[in-house]
Amino acid sequence: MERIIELFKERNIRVTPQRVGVMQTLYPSQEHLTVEGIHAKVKPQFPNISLATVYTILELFKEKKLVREIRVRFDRSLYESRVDPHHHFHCTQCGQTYDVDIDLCPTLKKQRIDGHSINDFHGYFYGICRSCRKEKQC
Amino acid sequence: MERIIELFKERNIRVTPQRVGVMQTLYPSQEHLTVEGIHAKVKPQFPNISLATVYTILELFKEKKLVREIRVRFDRSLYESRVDPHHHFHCTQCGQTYDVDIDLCPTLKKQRIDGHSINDFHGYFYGICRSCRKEKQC
DNA sequence: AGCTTGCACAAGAATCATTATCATCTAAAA
DNA sequence: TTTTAGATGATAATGATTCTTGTGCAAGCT
Ligand SMILES: [Mn+2]
Ligand SMILES: [Mn+2]
Ligand SMILES: [Zn+2]
Ligand SMILES: [Zn+2]
Repeated sequence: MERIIELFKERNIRVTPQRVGVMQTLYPSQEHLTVEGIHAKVKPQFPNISLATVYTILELFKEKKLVREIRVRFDRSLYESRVDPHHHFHCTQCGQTYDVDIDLCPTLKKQRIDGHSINDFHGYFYGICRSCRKEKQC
Repeated sequence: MERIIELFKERNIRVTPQRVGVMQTLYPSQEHLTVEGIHAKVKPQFPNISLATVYTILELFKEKKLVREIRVRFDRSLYESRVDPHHHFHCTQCGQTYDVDIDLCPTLKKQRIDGHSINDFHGYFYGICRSCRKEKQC
């Protein structure tokens, strides 16, 4: 709570209860949430909060580098508060998304590929997660 | 044309003019096209072809591994006929998408990461493409 | 304290990519 | 040629995301 207000002030984000509420659903957890999911999580605290407001707030947070939008799923975006570079694994069975903290070595160090200048790189892995694999073995 | 019919027969895909038309927009070029783009390209040959038909055909081709759907852009899918593993660079200035034929070495060889079993991996690079960079220098 | 101005928010409408429905048509097997 | 499962086109529906607008609050000024 204190930390969140601090983060806002550092970035000149006006502190409002809704913004704090949205940030609390993502920070400091490592969850990857849909907009619907975030909305559902703040609903108890703000019964009237609009879905459009959640979208607007997330857009602001994205610009201010407080959250990251990932598109590991084809159908909708996920949001997370981890903004340091890392990759993602998406289980095609249960739909769960996991962080992948691997250094995909040769590429990240380069600034250029085929003459294109790289600002960002994101690796998406797809497969069956460890939890789903365990269930199968029974 | 002959090659395309051959590809269809190999995979038990019923040969229809519309399917051949859609495949011709992607094969053997290396383009990355939106559904709208594919629809526009086949329109002259099939003035009545429905956008829904293009979606249906692409879905079939995807299942049969004739095309690949990529989601390097957040707003819509792109389709290509290159189905061998490779990655993509997306220019955030002009929106163009390029192939990236780099082996992201350590990860692809592994079958597992953190206990998850990997079936697929895709790297997305974002930045300014060589063509846009040239324009800036003037 | 009252006034002004600019955001922030909620509610709902609008947009736009993608899917689903369904009646009609057709490729290809017999 | 006949038959029939499957393909197509027209259209509606869905669902995520964005836009619009009226209201309300908050900080700065008089
Ligand atoms: Mn993550
Ligand atoms: Mn490609
Ligand atoms: Zn799983
Ligand atoms: Zn470019």
